[in-house]
Amino acid sequence: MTASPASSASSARECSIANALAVVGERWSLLVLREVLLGNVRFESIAANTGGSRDILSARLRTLVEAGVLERRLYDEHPRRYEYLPTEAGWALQPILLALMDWGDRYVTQGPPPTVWEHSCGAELHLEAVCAACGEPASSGQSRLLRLGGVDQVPAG
Amino acid sequence: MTASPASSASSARECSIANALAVVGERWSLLVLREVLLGNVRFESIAANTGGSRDILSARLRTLVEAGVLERRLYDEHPRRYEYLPTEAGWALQPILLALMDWGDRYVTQGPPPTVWEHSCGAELHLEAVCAACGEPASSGQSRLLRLGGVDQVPAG
DNA sequence: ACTGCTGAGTTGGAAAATCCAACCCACGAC
DNA sequence: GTCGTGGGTTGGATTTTCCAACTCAGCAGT
Repeated sequence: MTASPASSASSARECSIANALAVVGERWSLLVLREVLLGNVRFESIAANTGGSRDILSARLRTLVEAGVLERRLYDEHPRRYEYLPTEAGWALQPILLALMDWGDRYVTQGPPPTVWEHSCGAELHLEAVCAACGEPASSGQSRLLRLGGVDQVPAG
Repeated sequence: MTASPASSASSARECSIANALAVVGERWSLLVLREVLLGNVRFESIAANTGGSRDILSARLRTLVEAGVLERRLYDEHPRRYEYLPTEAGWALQPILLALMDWGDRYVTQGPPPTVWEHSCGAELHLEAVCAACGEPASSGQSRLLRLGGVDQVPAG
């Protein structure tokens, strides 16, 4: 937790990708999020389904709560037991996880996709990233950098 | 490179998110990708713009090349110099980076977004994840798990 | 010929994160 | 009273990461 990618050396870009990774970029963070978003909100099931060591999971859960991505809620008074619920920021990570899954299905996983979602329209869910304004796909070549690290970019050409 | 999140303990879920993270989930990997996709394909500019140590960047570049995400290309014979170009799999990570950026803008970065893209439609680019089949947003509650780790799920209710 | 500069790394040693198994504590059930 | 469960913590070994310094090769200037 000392030097995050975002806050390291001299002239690294100020960048929300790095800032996001400083919060959810550590090992196991996104796997913990996966479980929590699937509804496995208790320590035991998170440990079982991710396969991570209990100590680092404990640490990750703590940092994710501190970062406001999860909320730790007491669900049983007497043997004090807690569960970890996604906050709004936590739910907002779902598209990232689905996009990672899609990419993994396509370029890493051998054989058929191990996990399949059905969209409310009835089809198997595959993500597409579109421009929120016009709805057109935001694929490569369809976008241009306007400003980077607070510095406006000059159009090439 | 020994124990990736994907290949660890006993009963961890078989999952393309974990598989994807085994490839691009290490520290600095996605920041390297960011630079390469921005066109900074040479070691020096990757080091300068990410702020990562040269040794781990060197290691990351090697693993990303081995994973087929980048391609190492000789661009100068005599002082042997190489550059790192994204493969198709590398370009396919762009939506993930943009989604991370959006999330970071919204929930982590203080103040105005440091990086702004313009879509070909003229608007500032903000991503939306939609179902590839019907085009409707794939937000939470709009999808249902069909199969997980090779095991079909029973609909709740 | 000598000096410095650039690009692309490698090396060495310190510091931090991760791994793993084992342990702890509180409770409820048998 | 012993077992099992949930939710962790502790100790010690192993791996990564950090950082600065170094290398090596070619070119540019003087």
